[in-house]
Amino acid sequence: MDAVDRNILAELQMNGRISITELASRVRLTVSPTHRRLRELEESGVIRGYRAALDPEALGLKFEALLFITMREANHETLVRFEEAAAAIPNVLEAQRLFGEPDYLVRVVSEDLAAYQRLYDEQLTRLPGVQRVASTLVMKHVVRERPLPL
Amino acid sequence: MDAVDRNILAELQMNGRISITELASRVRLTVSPTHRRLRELEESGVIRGYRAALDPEALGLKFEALLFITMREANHETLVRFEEAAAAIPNVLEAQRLFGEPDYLVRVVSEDLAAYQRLYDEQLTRLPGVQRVASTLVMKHVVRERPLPL
DNA sequence: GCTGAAATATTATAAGG
DNA sequence: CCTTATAATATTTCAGC
Repeated sequence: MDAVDRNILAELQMNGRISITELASRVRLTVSPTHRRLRELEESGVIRGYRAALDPEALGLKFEALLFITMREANHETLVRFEEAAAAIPNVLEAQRLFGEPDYLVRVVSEDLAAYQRLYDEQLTRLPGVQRVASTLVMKHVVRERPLPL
Repeated sequence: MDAVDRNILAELQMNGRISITELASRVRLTVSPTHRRLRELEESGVIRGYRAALDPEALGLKFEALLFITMREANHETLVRFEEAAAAIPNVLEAQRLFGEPDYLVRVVSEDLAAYQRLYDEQLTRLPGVQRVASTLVMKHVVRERPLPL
């Protein structure tokens, strides 16, 4: 992992679909070493994959909410059950276990308010082991999909 | 935006760097219409771009924290100043303005506890307009980088 | 809107310093 | 660890249905 590798990673965080030819010219190297470096970054796991970044609004997903979840108990089985149930809901884009309270932060998207209400009543508030759900809507993305600092 | 387009989007959310040839075979179409559809999805803005997904741990970024920020005032100028200052910190990966309290959720990464402490004392707590910062560490990612539900 | 095909460009590998 | 060279693939465009 030298400066060239970091350069490659920076380019691919901005545009993950440029050709190796283009990538090579941006990092000022010929194609073969660029290719070799890229394979090594992929195989070592530094690059976990490539994702198309979609626009949720353009797909009709206009509602984004955050849920702050406090669990009734914090034993292993309760947490595993909750995590599996949360992961099974497609609208759940992200979920993290936190230190302290609340126990979890969960991010969800939905089409509109009506869809969110249904999701909330029928699925989110019924997740197993939950004591309390506090939720808030996202008004605006101030910083989004920022590349990792290298 | 028909079923084939949604299929294309689903594939590219999983692997954003597959060739059009491979993509075409996965969506059971020949190359040229796949190519045309992809271009249209890109040009219409449904696909905002492609990103390499990096492993923060592999890059030595082992600390991830969430900051819940309450502002002293909520007038336009105060908020703009805060948002620009937050966006200028490379460790800030994500920031959102919320309805209600707190006003902002900010996600940051850093190398380790010492680096986080410095970041917190020297930059995060000094963001302009802030009344209160509550922060918590991320223990574990339960759901990460989930594709959007199509 | 799709198919098939042709010209151009890229990828992946190997030989050699 | 790089450069150059080469064969195999892929991209991009277009004529025709």
